[in-house]
Amino acid sequence: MFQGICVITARTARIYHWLQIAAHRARVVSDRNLASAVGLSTAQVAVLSVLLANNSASQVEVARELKLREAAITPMVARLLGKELIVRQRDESDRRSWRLSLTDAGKAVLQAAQQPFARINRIVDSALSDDEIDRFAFLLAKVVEAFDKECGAFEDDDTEGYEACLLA
Amino acid sequence: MFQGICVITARTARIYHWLQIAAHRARVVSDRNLASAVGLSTAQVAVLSVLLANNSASQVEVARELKLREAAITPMVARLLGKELIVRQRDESDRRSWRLSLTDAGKAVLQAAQQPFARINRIVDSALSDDEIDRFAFLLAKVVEAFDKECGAFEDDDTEGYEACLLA
DNA sequence: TGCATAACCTTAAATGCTTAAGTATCTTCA
DNA sequence: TGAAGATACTTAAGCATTTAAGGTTATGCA
Repeated sequence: MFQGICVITARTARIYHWLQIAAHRARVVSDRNLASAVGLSTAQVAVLSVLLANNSASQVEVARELKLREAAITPMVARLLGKELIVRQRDESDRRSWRLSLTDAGKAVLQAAQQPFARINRIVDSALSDDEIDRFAFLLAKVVEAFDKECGAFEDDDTEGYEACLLA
Repeated sequence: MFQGICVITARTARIYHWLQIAAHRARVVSDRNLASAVGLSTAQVAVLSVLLANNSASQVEVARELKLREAAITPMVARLLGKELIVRQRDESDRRSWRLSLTDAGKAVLQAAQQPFARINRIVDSALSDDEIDRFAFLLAKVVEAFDKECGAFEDDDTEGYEACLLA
């Protein structure tokens, strides 16, 4: 198979593959749980979580904490505004940027999202021992760091400022 | 922070978060490498890899091996047909399904993709020891299994039939 | 034989993300 | 002070993916 053109060890190959599969699975299951509980996606709830944690934030701040490009935030914000889970107003000290904050409905949604999140976490907790979870987190962080370093195109970082409760 | 509504341990929380970040990082770096080398996405090359490994395949088979929904394959196939990297013909023994196979250009692209893939794998290899890679793969598989079991909505499996060279 | 059911593919609508390029508003410093 | 550059956001185009629903073809069983 792959007559002679395969130079790569199967082991590392599997890493990329399984990393994608695991993340995809986790996201789909989380999305389904959240969709039925609160009618939102995991990504949307993640944005709400950032706003709860910071009280308010600009779009750049949200992007940095979720490690996304700013351009991804514009449509997210539009959707959350449409659902009236957040509000925004111009930052008077910098008229380029918006101050985003939660509405009461937004806070209520976050509350209601606790149960689905607990379920997701329970899946991980039941699959892995405490020790394995530690090691897993360590390995994931190492991989993230390696990719960040390799391709310097992720300017952001300063990761530890924000202590996400759930996933954001 | 999270005044009283946070019941979840920070540890498991971080797992979901880091899993998503790590997978996202890896995918973006891989996509960039492949885009500049062969003008394709990792997902597209993954489909080509499946066809190389199996000589030909139906869309369902591709979906199963990549653990995607069949509906995701239709537009992928359209793009690859458009680039003339694959061809398809009706399976005469089952007129519902297509037999997909690589063109010479498709095979050439896979060859040219070896170098970018080697680079991705080198990033992982340099970040993690052999032992850590083993453990990481083991933990990822455990997490995948846990999510599959929890939410039975991933019918597929029978994973070990296909030994992907790179990532598919 | 024929009908119900299942399997393969497609379509439609939605979401979420990327890059690349553009607009508007600061900031800096010569 | 005023132009060059940086920063915050938006827009456009494209890709990848999910559900949900539908068409066509096989299969199995009464």
